[in-house]
Amino acid sequence: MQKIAKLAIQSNLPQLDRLFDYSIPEALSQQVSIGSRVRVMFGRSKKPLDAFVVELGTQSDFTGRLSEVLEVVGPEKTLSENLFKLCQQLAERSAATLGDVLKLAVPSHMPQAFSAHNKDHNDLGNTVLSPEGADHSSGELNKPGEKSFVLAEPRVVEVGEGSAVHTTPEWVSMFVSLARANLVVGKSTIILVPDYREHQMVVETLTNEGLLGYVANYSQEQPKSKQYRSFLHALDQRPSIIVGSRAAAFAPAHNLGSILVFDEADRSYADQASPYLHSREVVLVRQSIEKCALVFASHSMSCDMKRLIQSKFLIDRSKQFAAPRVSNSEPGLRVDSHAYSAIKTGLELGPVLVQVASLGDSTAMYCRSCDECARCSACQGPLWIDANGSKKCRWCNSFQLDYKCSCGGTDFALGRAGATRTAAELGRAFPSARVVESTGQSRLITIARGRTLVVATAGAEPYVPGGYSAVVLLDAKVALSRQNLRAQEEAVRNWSNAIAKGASKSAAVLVGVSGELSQLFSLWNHDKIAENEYRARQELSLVPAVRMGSITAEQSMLSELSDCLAKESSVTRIGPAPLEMTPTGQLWRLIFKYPYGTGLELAKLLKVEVSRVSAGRARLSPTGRSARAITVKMNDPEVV
DNA sequence: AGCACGCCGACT
DNA sequence: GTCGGCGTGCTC
Repeated sequence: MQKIAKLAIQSNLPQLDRLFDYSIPEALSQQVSIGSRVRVMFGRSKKPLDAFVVELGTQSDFTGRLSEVLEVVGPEKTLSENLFKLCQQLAERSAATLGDVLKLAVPSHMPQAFSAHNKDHNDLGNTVLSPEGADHSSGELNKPGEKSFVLAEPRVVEVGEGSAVHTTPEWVSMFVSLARANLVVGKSTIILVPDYREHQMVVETLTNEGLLGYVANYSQEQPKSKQYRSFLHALDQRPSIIVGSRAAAFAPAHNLGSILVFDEADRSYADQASPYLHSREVVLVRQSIEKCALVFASHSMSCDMKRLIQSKFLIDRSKQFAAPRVSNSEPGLRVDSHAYSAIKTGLELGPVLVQVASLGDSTAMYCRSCDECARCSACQGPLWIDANGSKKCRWCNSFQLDYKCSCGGTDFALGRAGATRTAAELGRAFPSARVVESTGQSRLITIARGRTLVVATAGAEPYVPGGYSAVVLLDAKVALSRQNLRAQEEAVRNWSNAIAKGASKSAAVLVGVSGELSQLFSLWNHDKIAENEYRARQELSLVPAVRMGSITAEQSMLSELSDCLAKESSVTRIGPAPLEMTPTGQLWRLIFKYPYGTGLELAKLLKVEVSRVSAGRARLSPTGRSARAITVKMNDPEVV
């Protein structure tokens, strides 16, 4: 009897977002199973296409002539049932195609990497170790089905033995001991980290604990072939520890015990490409499918975490610990006496961290004769002075070296100092210290101990073995007053992460903030800070109290979709408002609000309507490449 | 997306 | 007569 395979074609076209039947030739019948990746001829295309076997059978509803599966590529089972389910559910709730999500979950096949892995794997054979000395103190967190939030302790601990001893943040050692406990019972662990630096620390600690053999490195900062090999490593039928960023949330872990996520509110967890998924959402859906444990650990509590805790979806399992010493200094001078003396005493003991709000020399320029803000001649963006002292536009990045004010003035006053000028000023104030600068563009990963003053923008603070002896948060007021709904949440997160890089007995100073927030922050009462913030969001009916998504398209298509959303009583529409200009015309964006409960239904509706409205119409992106005519984000972090 | 099919205008 | 424009439609 003829064998039939139902295939999910790897394509992001909505017209092709369904299963296609292919016949399996006799010669391949042994190799083809559910989850195999196969290559097939599709449509009139001359090149074969990748597809996944989703179902097997002997019957087909298709009346035409079936094509044949050409070959099986990679392991016999590349896509497990659970991962297929995950991709399907994510596609459904984000109004995306299955192909879009599959692209995220499964790296493309590379023959050389595949055969290299098979060779290696055979050599490894029985080298699977049996780990000892597991720490069972965190048993609750690792229990199947448990979903927890943990406020990570802002201190470093010593791990390892003998010459391998080193200091690491407390959350790293917690994650490593959870992973070890999983290994003991033959289970895998997925560890999500926001950034290369955290990735490195986790892998280093795992190495020192003798667990490197289990690590599948899911870092995106390595060649595609390495990524594919990590995927194959995770796919092996033995427990592993998967460490990485967004993509690791899809890793095909064998017998998944727990998913551990550090600092879930970091921007790097939000995917910029379709279907615009956030790792938080991916792991929540994955947990519901795999029934594994899930732990979110962060140094502050985001509104999203607060919401999940309040709705009893997560349990707050934060441990009691001594709060770090944080003092406030009232608004006034930028570097006041309080901050000054903290830096001074700190430097006696070791390196000191100073967090600033912006990079470069100066955040803005003002004409000395007419007090006008200097603006770019091309796009009207504000001018600033970068780390090399050049006048540049903040928006379009063009150089404005011989900029003249409209009044003819050529003499400019500088606005608030950025990292470069702060470093220069502090260098003068503390001549015996080595002053280094770390910003998003030129980032230091770690620095050695010593009398070093590190001036860093938020998120770019290097780690120091043993921690900083003092942490000073300048420009706190600026971070708070950003024109963004998440300004406070983000500011508190950045301050907390900086303070967490301090040594256990370090002093921290928050400069220029007063009132309830600064009180709660010095008490390290993150629960209350998050509660206040979440209540405010509920009152204003903003995320994450409700969901907010966006649709971007040309005006005529957008108004059609807007009319369609108007029929949904649970949806509130905002806009549409014009967005940037493209070579093909003006783009508009509609924002829509909806309650969590209606998300799935709404996504289904939008998917149908979008493919109807956009049928046959493509748009050119600003770079001239063809792009989607309509972009739907079911949960858009940018809109607020 | 590709790619072919198809039904009108300009050319050897 | 036929070469080629890109509108329309399909892909197991």
